[in-house]
Amino acid sequence: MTVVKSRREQYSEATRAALVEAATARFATAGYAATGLEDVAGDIRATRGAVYHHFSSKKALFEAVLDELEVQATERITAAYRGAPDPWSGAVAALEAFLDQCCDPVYSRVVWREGPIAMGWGGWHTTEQKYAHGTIEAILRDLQAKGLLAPLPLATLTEVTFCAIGAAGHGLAEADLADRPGLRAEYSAVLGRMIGGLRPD
Amino acid sequence: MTVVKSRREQYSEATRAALVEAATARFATAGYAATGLEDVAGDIRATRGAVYHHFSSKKALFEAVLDELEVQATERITAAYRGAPDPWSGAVAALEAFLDQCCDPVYSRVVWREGPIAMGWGGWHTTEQKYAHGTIEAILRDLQAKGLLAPLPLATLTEVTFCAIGAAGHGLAEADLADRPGLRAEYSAVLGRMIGGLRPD
DNA sequence: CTACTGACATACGCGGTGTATGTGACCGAC
DNA sequence: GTCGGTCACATACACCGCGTATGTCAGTAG
Repeated sequence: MTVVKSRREQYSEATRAALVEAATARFATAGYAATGLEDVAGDIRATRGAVYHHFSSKKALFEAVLDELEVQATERITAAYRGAPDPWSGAVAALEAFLDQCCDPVYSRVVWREGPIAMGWGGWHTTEQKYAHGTIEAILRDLQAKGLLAPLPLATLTEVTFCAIGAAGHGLAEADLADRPGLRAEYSAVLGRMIGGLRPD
Repeated sequence: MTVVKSRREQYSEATRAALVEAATARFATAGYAATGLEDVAGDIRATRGAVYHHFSSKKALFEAVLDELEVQATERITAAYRGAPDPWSGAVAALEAFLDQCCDPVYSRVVWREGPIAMGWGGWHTTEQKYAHGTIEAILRDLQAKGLLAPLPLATLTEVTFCAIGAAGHGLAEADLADRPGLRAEYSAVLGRMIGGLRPD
């Protein structure tokens, strides 16, 4: 199925990938606002022209970065969920996988800190529906269908859960690397208890 | 204690207040990024010079707007808490007061949507420590001291609760005005249940 | 070999922030 | 009351970063 690519296409793809990689690093360290496209292009010894050839805008470049990170993260988290014997322990496993993911400074910073700033809260939230938000909804729907969760409105339930879990994302994004393991355990305890409150009576 | 103000001081104060008011309206409708200082100044038939005389930067103007909104909101919410007979019903009352507050389109939009965008998540969060975040922490500390709350680490507990409650702020900020009462009830149910999960065993 | 397409580089316009400087109204001292 | 100083704003300008229009050259198809 893999189509043979011409040399030009290979070069082009490599350039695009390099831009995404460089942008990821910049956004994760300096942040979205403080990163100029000139910086990103300079990192791979190209110019802003190259950026605008591959991406329609600075925001589009950010979206590419975010997508890349979220696809990988979502894949891991859903794998954790599916690998568990029953839905409840699956939900716990997914939560743990998410918290692990948030200990990655690049993921936590780009997705949870810079995301809403770069794309606006609405745009970011829309994108998240495909990833974290969507994953949570699927899990909660599953639990509810099996009667393991109180019959609360799914959309609102998802929203609150998403933001509560996001607290961990933000919190771990801000913390020093050395403090993260300890913090992670705390978030796990608090979130576990809160989500436990959602079991049917 | 009220010092007599000279006419100039009165004028100046009125101008400043008018700027904050105009900025509040603009930020609440067009958003932070799409609002130019020229627009704000124009609304009160002044120029950007007036803005920069009273505020050191656009961000500083936003902070003034946010402070104004948060001071009023916090006052109402803490009043609701103190007016209740016992800490648990106080916490519930505070939550309800907060949800009411979030149904105000200006509050929800400026504080919860534009805040992190305008000031960066870190700066916004720092400011919030004085208001919503701080209020939550005080309430939780109170509950914990009285043994009404599981002995989880306070800072993390506050952080997660803050973000979970913030979900309502965001959700209501995005929703159509007509849908807000219904949504408000849903958030109340979900949050009530989650926070209920925090009671000691 | 030629004509064309696609991947970039270069150059420019434009909107918006922040800053430096100007101006006129008010205020206190004599 | 007038005069020097100060304060509240207006005006003008510099700068920075995004986006866009245009140019250039290597690679590719026929």
